[in-house]
Amino acid sequence: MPVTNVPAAAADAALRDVAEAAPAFSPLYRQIQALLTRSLQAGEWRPGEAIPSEVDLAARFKVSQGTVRKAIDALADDNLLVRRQGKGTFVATHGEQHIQFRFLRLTADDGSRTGAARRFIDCRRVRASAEVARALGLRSGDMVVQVQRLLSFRGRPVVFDDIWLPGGPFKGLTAERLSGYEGPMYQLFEAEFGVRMIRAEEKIRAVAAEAVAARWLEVAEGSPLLSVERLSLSYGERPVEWRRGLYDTRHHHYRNELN
Amino acid sequence: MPVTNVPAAAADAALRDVAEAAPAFSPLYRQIQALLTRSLQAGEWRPGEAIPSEVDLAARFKVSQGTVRKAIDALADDNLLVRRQGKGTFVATHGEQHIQFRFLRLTADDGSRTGAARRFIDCRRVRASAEVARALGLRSGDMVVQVQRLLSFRGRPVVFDDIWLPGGPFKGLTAERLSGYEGPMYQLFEAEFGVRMIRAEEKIRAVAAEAVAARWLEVAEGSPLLSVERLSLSYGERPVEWRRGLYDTRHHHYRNELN
DNA sequence: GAGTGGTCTAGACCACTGA
DNA sequence: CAGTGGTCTAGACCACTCG
Repeated sequence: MPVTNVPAAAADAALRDVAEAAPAFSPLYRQIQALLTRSLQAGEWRPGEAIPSEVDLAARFKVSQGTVRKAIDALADDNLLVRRQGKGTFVATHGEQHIQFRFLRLTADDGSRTGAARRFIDCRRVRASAEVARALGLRSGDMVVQVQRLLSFRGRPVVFDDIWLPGGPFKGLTAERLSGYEGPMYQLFEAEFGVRMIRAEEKIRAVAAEAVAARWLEVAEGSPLLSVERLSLSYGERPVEWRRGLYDTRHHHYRNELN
Repeated sequence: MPVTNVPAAAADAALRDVAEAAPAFSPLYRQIQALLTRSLQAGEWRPGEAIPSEVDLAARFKVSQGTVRKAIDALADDNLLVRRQGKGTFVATHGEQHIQFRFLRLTADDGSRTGAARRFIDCRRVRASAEVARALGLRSGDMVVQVQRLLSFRGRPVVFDDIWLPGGPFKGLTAERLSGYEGPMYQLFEAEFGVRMIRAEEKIRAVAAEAVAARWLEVAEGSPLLSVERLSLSYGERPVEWRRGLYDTRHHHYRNELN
């Protein structure tokens, strides 16, 4: 669909003509937002790079700067882009500090959020169980990468994560590459595998510690643990990660804001 | 501070002259946003009522409609106002359906979110413990209203809430008024006590059920329960509610979105 | 049809960054 | 200094609601 704007009535008629009834009409800045999203998804600009200036984009799309601006505003609100006055607009990265804790909501009871020590326990290719396959939109038995890891704060284990990733996009992921990487895991994913996590949905429960988790977290079997299931989605709502984290919340808590 | 816009350098100088150094400079639309917020807080327009049109407000503040628009956009993003095309802009209410579940993140595992049955167990005026006083910004021993209630889904108790409210604003709150009210509790608060919850912060943990909660939730003592502590804030970040909810998460979960 | 919010434009000027 | 994003304006027209 070209970037054009016509009165809704005319647009409706045109759309009916091509038998495309669903969206009916969307404002110019939405169309441009969609085009920019597609460019991001296609990797036209790498994470951390600057996209063209508002003036350039306005010229490219043949609209006013204000319209481009509104499209970029929307993408910045969605954390896909980051604006920096005087410098430009950049493709967001999972390496930036201010989004470091966007996905890890764990906080110490004293408020400190010191960096966690990571330890990768396991990383192997397995066949997806029915549950994992359903979550990731795969078929039972498809290859997935299973990662197990432990997060520790001040020397004490606090989080035991069980992570499943679709085998296709994550071909070549090994424990060595995970352990050898300095930054956040999601940064490795976007830099090395071209998979960017856009948003996630979490389901949180209280459960009793089973034997394996109890051993890793050094708690008694049956102790209450926070179970955090996460489904991470990439562009176009494509599921690209499913994980279950077990948190020892005796000295930490999951922080949430209701706005 | 009047609604005026001057170059930043001049504004800085003016502000220094009156020894007000903190904010230094804020754009016009921020100033208007602040003025509108103050009007909302003062109750110039009641919840559910329409505020003046953009054109009227532009005339009142002597700015362009676009500037008023940006201020209203920000307030709508914060859920303080609701825009309705063709009708006007309205003061947001806790009675509206689409924000019914903004504060209750509990969802049944099958996805259904049928309305809960409420049962008010207790409502009495007590003296604030040190913990409650600290959370609400009161002094130990100040009067607070303590409410205990049970939420049930399909006849099964799922949530046991312990709620503390500052005694001043909530003078006259009784179990009868709570039980007799049809809509959401927060709607009662805003309609009858002029206290509107703007946002909240939650701390989530897994805990073992103690005797009292175990009895109300009909689970075994020691069972894992989700502990959800909530501090609700009104205009100007003023704390107006502190509660601890204990959730039985065997068939329900706390749903969260990371964006 | 009058009145509301929603989109789009064109242009001016300001604030910030970095060469 | 040039180039970027950020603010503000004035005006046009569209979409929606309701009498």
